[in-house]
Amino acid sequence: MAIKENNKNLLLLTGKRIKHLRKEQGLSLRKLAQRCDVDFSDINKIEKGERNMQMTTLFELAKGLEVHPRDLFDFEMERE
Amino acid sequence: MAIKENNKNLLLLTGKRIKHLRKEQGLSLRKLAQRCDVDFSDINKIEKGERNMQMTTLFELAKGLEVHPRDLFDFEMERE
DNA sequence: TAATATGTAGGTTTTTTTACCTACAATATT
DNA sequence: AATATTGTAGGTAAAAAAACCTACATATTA
Repeated sequence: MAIKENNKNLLLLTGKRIKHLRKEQGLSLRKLAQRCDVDFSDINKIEKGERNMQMTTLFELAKGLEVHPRDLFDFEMERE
Repeated sequence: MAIKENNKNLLLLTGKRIKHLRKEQGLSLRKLAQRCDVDFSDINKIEKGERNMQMTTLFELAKGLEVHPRDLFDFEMERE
């Protein structure tokens, strides 16, 4: 199924949150990639909301950023 | 790559959380499935931690349960 | 200036999820 | 007692992510 517009937006919000946390720690894509089992080029796509990652990938990123998975969803949602 | 033990545990915790929220609202698997674009038999597997779902599936479930995605991660993590 | 690091983008093969369907035993409802 | 609902489990084809790799233009650093 094609990704719904609403979900695309959520992927983007999540990606931005990940990028924010990464920058906050002064990590480059390659540095973060070393900390978690996700390739740097894939993290890039995730941050841009271009990838519909699986749960384990999300968990790996949370681990690399040393945050609770829920912290990756710390954004407000628009009414629908 | 095979799913790491640590991530399996997180999938299980997330699944239990989803089941809790569903039961709280007195929804059956089939009722929840009607509210979000996820098949009831797949929700069953997700709740049991047997499925490494994608982000959009998570978002659909959050929509069906009428909660913020972060609420699906409302559990404590063990030290590692 | 030369070397290094960075974000970005495109591609490939293998593995996995998705999106169904079906069936069944146990429980609840009529 | 008969019917409907529920959780569970197994299987399928098609679509997608995973797990890499390479290249390049632009900073940044030595």
